[in-house]
This record gives sequence, C-alpha cells and structure tokens, in this order.
Amino acid sequence: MANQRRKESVADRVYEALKEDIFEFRLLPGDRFSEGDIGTRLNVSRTPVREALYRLQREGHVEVLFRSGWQVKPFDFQQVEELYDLRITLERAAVHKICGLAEEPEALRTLTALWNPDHPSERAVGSTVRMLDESFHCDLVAAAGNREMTRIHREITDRLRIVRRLDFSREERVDATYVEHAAILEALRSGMASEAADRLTRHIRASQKAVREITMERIREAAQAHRGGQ
Amino acid sequence: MANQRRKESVADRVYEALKEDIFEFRLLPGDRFSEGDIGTRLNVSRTPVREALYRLQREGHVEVLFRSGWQVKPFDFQQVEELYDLRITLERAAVHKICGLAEEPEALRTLTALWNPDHPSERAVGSTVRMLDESFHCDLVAAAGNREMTRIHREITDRLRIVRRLDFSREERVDATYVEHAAILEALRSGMASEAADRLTRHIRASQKAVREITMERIREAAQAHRGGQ
DNA sequence: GCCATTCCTCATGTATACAAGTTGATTACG
DNA sequence: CGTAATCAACTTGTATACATGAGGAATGGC
Repeated sequence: MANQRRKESVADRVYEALKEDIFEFRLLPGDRFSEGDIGTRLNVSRTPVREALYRLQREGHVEVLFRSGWQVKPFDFQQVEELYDLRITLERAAVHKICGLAEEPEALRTLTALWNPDHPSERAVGSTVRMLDESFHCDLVAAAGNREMTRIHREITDRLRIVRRLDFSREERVDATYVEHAAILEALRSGMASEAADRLTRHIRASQKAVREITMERIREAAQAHRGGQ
Repeated sequence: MANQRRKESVADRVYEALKEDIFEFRLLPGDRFSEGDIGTRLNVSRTPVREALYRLQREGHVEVLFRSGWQVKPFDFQQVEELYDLRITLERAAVHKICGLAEEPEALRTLTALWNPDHPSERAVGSTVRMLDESFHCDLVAAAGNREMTRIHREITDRLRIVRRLDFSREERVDATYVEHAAILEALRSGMASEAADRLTRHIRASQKAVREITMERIREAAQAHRGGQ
C-alpha cells in the first residue's frame, strides 16, 4: 500500500508559502511575478512552483497570463459579496439539515462549551479568535454530515480568509462573535431551525458589513507600505 | 496585453481526453494507470499529463498514490447522494434569489420557450436531452446572478454527469423532464418561490432515484464489456 | 515448503533543457 | 520630434533527465 502520510512535498511548501504571502499582503492584488522569481526566492525549481501556482489558480487566488507571467488576482468586491452569499446559503442549509437529524451531533455540545460568553476569561483575542470563528462555521457545516458541502464551504472559507481577518481587528466584533455564536447554538439545540438560520444569517451579514467597511482602506494602507518599503 | 484566446494547449487536450475516457467508461472506477502510460498513448510528455491529472484530481475524478500510480476514483455512492443534496441546496437557493429580483431575468423567457411540453415535435431525444437538462439547471442557477454559486454548481454538474447520463436512458424520464421543467418555470415566473423550489426538489429527487436504480447495474455491465474486450 | 531479505523495476517528484510567444525598449526612418 | 519596425530579454509551455521511494519477484536461510 502506498504511504499516504508522506512527508510534505516541495510543492506543498511552495503552495503554503505563496498562500501566506498573499494572505499577509506581501503579494498584493494585482502584483505580477514569474515562476522563476518564486523558484529563485525559495530555492526550488520551476516544477513545484508551477504545481503550487496551478492550485492557487484553481482556488481563485492568482491567474496566469499566457507567456507573460502571473498576477495575484485583483480584488473583486462583487466576488467577495457573492462568496458571502454562497456561504450563507450553505450554512443555512446546514442548520436545517442538523435540525432534521435523528440525534444531536456530538459537535454541537463541544461548540456550546467553547462559545460560552459567560466565561470571558477563556476568551481568545484577535488573531486566534479569527481561527476559532472559522472553526465554528466549518464545524457547524460539518455537523450536517454532507462531506461535499463541507468541502465546498471549506474552499469558500479559504478564499474569504483574506478579508475575514479584517473583521476581528475591531474589539466590538470579537465580543459580538461570542454572543452571536452562543445564540445560534441555543436556537439550534432547541430545534428551532428557522430561528437559528436567521440568527446565523444576521451574524454573517454583520461580519460581511464590517469587512466591507475596512477592506478598501486596509488594502490601500498595505499598498503604500509595500511601495514605501521597496 | 496577453492573448487570452490562445490555441488549446496540449495539457487541455490531455485533460479532455482523460475526462472523456472516464465518462465513457473506457477508464473504470478503480482502474490504475501511470503518467507514462497516458503520455505514450497520447504521444505527449509527462508534463502536460501531470497537469491534466492534477486538474482531474482537484475535480474528484482521479487520485494519486504516492509513487505508485494513479487510479480512477472508486465509485462512491454516498458521495453521489451528497452531491445531489448539495445541488438541491444550491438550486433551491437560486430559485429564491430569482423570485427576489427586481425584474424577471431574460433567461427565464428563453427557458420557458425551450421547455414547452405542448410542442412534442421539437423534443430532443436521449443523449441531447441530457445536455439540455444540464443547461436548464445551470441556466437557472446562472439567472440568480451569483457567479460563484454558478461556478460551484457547474462543478457539481460536471461530477454528476457520469451518473446523470444514465437517467435519460429511460423514455419516461425524458417525458417527465419536459413536464417538470415547465411546471417549475411556471411557478417561478408567477413569483411562487416556495412552490417552485419544492417542484424543483421533487424533480431532482426523481432523477436521483432513477439514477440510483440504474447505476450499479450499468457499471457492472461496463466492467464486463471492458474486461471481455481486453 | 515457508518466510525473511535483497534487489531490480517502475512509479512519481523534482530539476533542467529547449521551444515558442510576449513585451518593451531601441533604433531607423519619415 | 514622432512613429513604426526590429530585436533582445524574459515569460510560460513542453520535453527530458535525474532522484527517491514503493512493490514485487527472486533468492537464500531455516
């Protein structure tokens, strides 16, 4: 049998590195670069670089210009809105599926314990709460039991990460996240599907609104810092 | 400016060829093969073959076994069920979105004309009605105006094509398709979102049921013919 | 006869070489 | 001086060569 737990390949490393570059705004939307650049910088050949880039292309982060280099996909506000819409569609469907299950998934108990707003001492801050929030939504969808839906939702989460990180730069959204998550879980565990779905929708819309307000400004800041540092 | 309308690359050709091999059951679920095999058969080097295979992998049609070849992904009945479920989720959401639009999309009129069951002379048969049915559902989702949702739905359609083709091997499903599509459009154009969504759900479930009943048998047939011909 | 070990073959992963097209500066010309 | 043609540098696309691990057949020990 083939060893599926093989050590991380060079292509994987390049993929992760590039993804981080994009998410950390070291590579800005619109920036152009070549396979050779990346290969030289990371001390690898073009082959694994190409593989990583094609993966990123499929995920919508970069695009190739025929024989003319690559570029980080320019920021598309409408696309972000559409991804949020799709996310809401999937998570609402997940909530309804969960309420239709014969028995409550184990995951719900775990989440309820984690997102108890009465224990502020256990609260995480900023950067970690962002990851926890991601987990919350992914776990919720996963609890519905449809692996394909989970996979697609995960993909959307990845693509939205670049903007969602802006959400938790404001303290009020961190607090709100705890309250809202708890409220969603409460409705969900009471079997109130529509109520849970509506609370979930409002929660995501609030995050979406916060992100929308900050995004443009942040990108401009990063662009200035980037060009100033060159 | 880069020429985006470049001629089809070798990798594209290989991709299409392999996809067809899989859909036409020339490559059966579980079949194993190597990059070298494909390259030799199609007279190309391993590089474009690898690119094509990675695309097919991302789409869920094949999987790589570390240093041990590739195989057509074994048929996963649960996955098919999950993909159908996801499809229903997306199309229901699309229907609700369409009814919430300020004005009726142009596409709806086009579809209504095409799927008029009172004009049996214009009906297509078997293989073409399959493509038309695909278009119907894709166009419906596209009419909702969310490009990301359209893209994901398209992806699911691609992955279900291998089984949906079995649906239209029975005449009664061809007839039913016309009637059901017309009914869905009627409700949709009357603004009856829930009614349209329910009819759509029943329509897809019927197709799903028909497919479920035929799939296993057909795969067994194809396997026998395949091995007999070797 | 059976099991463990060795080794040879072949698989993918990675690096490099070559082909073909794009781009932009430079140069020649009006 | 402006504009068009030219060309050199650079890009991706493809082919090939090499590295490394997986798997099975052959072999040797018992």
